[in-house]
Amino acid sequence: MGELSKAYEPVLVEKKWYGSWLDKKHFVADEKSGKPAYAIVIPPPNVTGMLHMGHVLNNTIQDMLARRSRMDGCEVLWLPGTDHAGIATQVMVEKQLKKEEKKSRHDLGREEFLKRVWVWKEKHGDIIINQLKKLGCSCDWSRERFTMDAEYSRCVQKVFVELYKKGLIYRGKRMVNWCPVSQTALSDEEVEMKPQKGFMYHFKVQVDETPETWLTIATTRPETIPGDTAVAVNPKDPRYAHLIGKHIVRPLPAELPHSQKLIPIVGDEHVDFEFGTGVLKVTPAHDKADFDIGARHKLPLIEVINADGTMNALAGELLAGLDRFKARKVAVELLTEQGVMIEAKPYENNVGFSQRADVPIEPRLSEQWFLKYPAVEESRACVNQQMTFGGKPLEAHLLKEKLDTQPAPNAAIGISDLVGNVNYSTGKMQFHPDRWAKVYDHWLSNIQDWCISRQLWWGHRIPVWSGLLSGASIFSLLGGVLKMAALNGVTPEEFEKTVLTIDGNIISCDLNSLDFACAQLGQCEADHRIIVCSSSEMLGQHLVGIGLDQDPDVLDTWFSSWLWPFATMGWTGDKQVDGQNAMLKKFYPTSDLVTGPDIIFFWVARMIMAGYEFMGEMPFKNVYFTGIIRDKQGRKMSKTLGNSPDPLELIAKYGADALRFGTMRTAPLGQDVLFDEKDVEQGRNFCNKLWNACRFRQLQGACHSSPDPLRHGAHLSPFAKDILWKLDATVSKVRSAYESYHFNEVTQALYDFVWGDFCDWFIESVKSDFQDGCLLQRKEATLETIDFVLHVALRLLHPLTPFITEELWEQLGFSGGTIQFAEWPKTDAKFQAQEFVSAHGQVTACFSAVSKARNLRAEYGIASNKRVRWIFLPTDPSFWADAECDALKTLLNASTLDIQKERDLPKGTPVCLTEIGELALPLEGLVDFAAEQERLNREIAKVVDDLAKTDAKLSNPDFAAKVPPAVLEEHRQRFKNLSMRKAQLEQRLKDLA
RNA sequence: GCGCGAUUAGCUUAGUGGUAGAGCGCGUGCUUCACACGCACGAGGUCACAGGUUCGAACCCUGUAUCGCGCACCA
Repeated sequence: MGELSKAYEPVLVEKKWYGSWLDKKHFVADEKSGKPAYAIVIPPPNVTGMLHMGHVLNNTIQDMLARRSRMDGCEVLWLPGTDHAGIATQVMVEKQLKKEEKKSRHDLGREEFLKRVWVWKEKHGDIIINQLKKLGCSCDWSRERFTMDAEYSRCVQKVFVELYKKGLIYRGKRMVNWCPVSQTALSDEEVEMKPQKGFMYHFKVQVDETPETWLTIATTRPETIPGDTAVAVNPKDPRYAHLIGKHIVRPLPAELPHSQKLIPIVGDEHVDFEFGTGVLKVTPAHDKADFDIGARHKLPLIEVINADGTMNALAGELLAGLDRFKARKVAVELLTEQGVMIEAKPYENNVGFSQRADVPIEPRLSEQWFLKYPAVEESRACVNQQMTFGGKPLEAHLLKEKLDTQPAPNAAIGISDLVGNVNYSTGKMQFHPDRWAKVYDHWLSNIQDWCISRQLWWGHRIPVWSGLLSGASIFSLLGGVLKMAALNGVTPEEFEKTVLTIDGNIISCDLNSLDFACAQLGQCEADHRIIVCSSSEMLGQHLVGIGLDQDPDVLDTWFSSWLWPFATMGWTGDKQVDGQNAMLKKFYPTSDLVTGPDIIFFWVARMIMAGYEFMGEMPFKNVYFTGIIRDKQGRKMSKTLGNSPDPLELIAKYGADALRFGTMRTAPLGQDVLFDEKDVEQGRNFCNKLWNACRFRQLQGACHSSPDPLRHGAHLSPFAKDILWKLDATVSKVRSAYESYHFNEVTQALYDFVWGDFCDWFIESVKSDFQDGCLLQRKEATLETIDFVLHVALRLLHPLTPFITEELWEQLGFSGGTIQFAEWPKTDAKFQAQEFVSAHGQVTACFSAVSKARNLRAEYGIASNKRVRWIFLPTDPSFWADAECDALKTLLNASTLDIQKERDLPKGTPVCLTEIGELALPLEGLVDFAAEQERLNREIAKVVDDLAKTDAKLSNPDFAAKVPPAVLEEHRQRFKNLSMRKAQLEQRLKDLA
C-alpha cells in the first residue's frame, strides 16, 4: 500500500475496479440465494442509442439502489438490456445503406435488409452497454437481454396469440396516425401536438338547388377539398338547417363534370355553430372527426393523399403528384382563380406531429392491428391513487364514517352513488412522487385501443398467416399441415393456442374439429379465406409452403418492451413451466422501477397491464420517476440544439464518480434537473476532498482495519464524540433519504458531513492531537475515531461513488475485502448517549465561538496566515483541559492562547462574547477606539432587535397560553441569553470610554 | 378548456408551522506541513402578489399573476 497521490486520479482506478468487479462476478444475481430479493429491470435503452444525461441520472439512481441493497444483505438482480427501437434502427440502417451503397431497403429485399440490420446490431449494439459500464453500473451483464433475442421474440409471439385468441387483438380498417416520412402507422402516444402558424381559409360554395345561395366554409386544409364528400351543418343552426338534403358544388378538382362535383349537405350535431362559419367540409378519408361523420351519414370515402404525403390523381390533374403542403398553396391559387376564395386569415392551431420524424401526421385510413388493453381495472386499482370524495382527498378510515353519517339523504343518492364517487385503490404500488398516479389514472381511464402494427421490416413480425384456399386445398393441404404440426415439431401448447379462422369462423385447433371442418369444406370448390394465428414458427413455414402469406407488418416496439419485467426472466407463458422458474419466483415482482415520466404511458402503464394479464401480479412495487434533464436555460436536451453534453467526455474529464455525484446532488425528487457542468466539477472536487481526507489520515500511520473508537472510553475527546454523534445522525439521514427516494438528500447529507463536519471542523480541531507532546492515548483514540468515521462514510458513499470508495477502502486497509458487500451502515444508539449529546452541544458552542473569533480577526484586518495571541476567559473552565485548549488554539490559528480566570484586559481590547466565554484579541496599542465602539454598537443594535422580537412574542398573552411548553421554554431561554448578551456588550462599550 | 408543477440571494436551489440554509458566482485576505479540485472571512433574501386561518406562515387555505409540463381539442 503506497502513499496516496496528492489528487484523486479516477481513470486508472475506474478501469481497475470495474474489471475486478466483473472478474469476480460481483454483479451476478443468484436466484437460488436465501437472501431477500431486490430486483430492478433497466429501462432498456435503444440499441442505437448513445448515453445521454438522462441515462446518467436514471442509471445512477438504479445503481445506487442496487448497490445499497447489495450492502444491505439482499440478493440483487439488476437486469440490463436494450430494445430494438423499430423505427430508429431501421431508419439508421437505411441511411447508411443509402450513403454507402446508394440503395434503398426495397433494393435489397426484406430478408437481406434484415441481415444488414443484424450486422449493424452486432457491430454497434453494445455501444450504450459499454457506456453504462463506464458509468459504473452494477448490472448483471450475464443476463443482458435484447427485445429481438429469439427467446424474447417467442414471448412476444405468445402474447400476441393469446390476446388474439381472447379477441383483444383484432384487425380493422381505421383512421390511424400516419407518418408520411416513416410511412407507417403510429400509436396515439407517438403523436405530439404542436401549435403551428398557418391560415384559416374562407371560401364559398354554391348550393346547387338554389344557385343564388352561397355558403362560406372555413378550412385550414384546402388541399383536401377534392376528398370532400359532404358539407355538414348543425341541424339546430337556424341559418343552415333548411339546406340539409340539398347539395353544394365542390370547387375542386375543377376539371370534373358538374354532376361529379355535387356533394350533399348533411346535418350533424358535431358541428359547432360558433366556430368558423358553422359550415364544415367533410373529408372522411383524411380526418378522424370527418371519418366519424362520414360513417354516420354513409358518405363515400375519397382518398386523395398517398402514403408518402403526395397528392394522387383523384385530387385533380393540377394537384396530383404534389406534396401535401405544396398542394395547399396550389389549391388556394385554384380557388382564387375561380373567384371563390374569400380570405386567408393568419391562424394558429395545434397539429399532430410524428414524434420520430417531426413532420405533421396524416390521418389515414388503413388496415391495422389493434389491441384492446387487458387488465385495465386491476392496473388502475393497484396504484397509490388517493381516494377522493367529492373531489377532495379522503382518508381510508373516514370512508366508513362518511357512509355512516351520510346515508342516502334522499332516495336518489344511495350507497352506490357514494361509492361511485369514491375513487378507491388498493395502493399496492407506489409512485414517487405520487402525483404521477393521477396522470396515470387519467390516461388509463380514457384509453383508446392501441394500434400495434407498424409498416416496417425491423421488429417482431405479426404471427398471422392468411390467404385464400379452395375447399380441396383446405382438405388436402391445410389439414395436412396442421395435423403434421400437431403430431411433430409444434408443442401441444402452441398447437392448442393456434387460432384458425375459416371465412370468419373460428375453428378449434384440436384434431377432431379440424377433421370435421376440413371434411366439410373439402366438399365445396369455392375459395375460402383462411387466417391462422400461431406462435409456432415451424407451422408458419409450412403455411407459407401451402400458399398462405404472413402479415407483412411488425409490432410496435413497445409491444415487446411492455413484457420486459418477466420476458427477461425466462417467462414462457406456460403456467407449469413458469411455476418452476426460479428467476421469476425469486425476482418477480421486481422491487423498484426507475424511469422518466415521459414514458409513463408508453411503457410504465403498459407494463403494469401486461404484468397483471400474463403474470397475474404487478411487475414492480415502486416506480420512481426522475426529472427531465435540461440545460442551464431550462431547455430540454436535444441533438439539434447541441446542448446535450457527452457523458463520456465528462467522465474522461472529471471521473465517473464526479459525474454521478454532481448529477445526483442537483436532482431533487420530482423536479426537472438543470444541468450545469459546474455540478460535475463540484463532484470532482468532492471526490478530491474525500481523497485528501484519507490521505491526511494515511500520513498519520496505518489505519485500524475494523475500527472501534468506543473502546478508548474516557480518552475520546469531545471533538471525537461530536463527530461520532454527527456521523450517526448522517447515517440516519441517509437511510431515511433512501427510504423516501430523496436521492439528492442522500448526496447533500454526505457532502455536508464529509466536507463540512469532518474536513472543515473535525480534522482541523484534532490536528493538535497529533503534535508532539500530546497524550498518546488521546492521539490513538482520535485516530481510531477518524478510521471509524471513514469506515462508515465510505460505505455510505459507496452506492453513490463506487470507484473512489472501493479504492480508498483498499488503500486504507479496511478488512473484509470489497466494500461492495460491506455492511450498509446502521444507526447505533450508543452514539446518542448523554455524553455524546452533551459533547455535541459543547463542540457546537466551541465552533460557533471560533467562527465569531475569526470574524473579529478579519474585521481587524489580520491576514489569515498571521498568528496572533488570543486571551480566553472560559465560562466553564473545567472543560478546558490542555488538549481542548490546543484544539481551540489550532482552530483560531493562534500563536498563543492565554487562559484568564479573572478579567484583566488592556483597555479597549476587542472581545467577542460567545457561549464558551470571552475571546479577546489583544492588539497592544493598536486599538482603534472609534472602530471598536462602532463594532460594539452594531452588535448591540442587532441584539436589541432580536430581543424586541422575542419580547413581543413573550408578552403576547395568547402566546404563553397556547404555545407548546418546549417552544415557550425555548423563547424564554432565548430572551435570557439575549438580555445577558446585551448587558455584556454594553459593559464592553462602557469599558471603552 | 382540464389537470399537474414551479415562483426563496446575481444563478441553481434546500427548507411541512417556532430567529431564512447551501453550492456556484462575487468581494477581501491567505503558496497555514491532506487538499488552490484548497482555506478563512464577508456582502447579498419585504421567501411572486392579495386575502384568510393561527399566539406565530416561506410552509396550511382561497384567489391572482407569471413560467413550465401533460391531456383534450373546432374544421
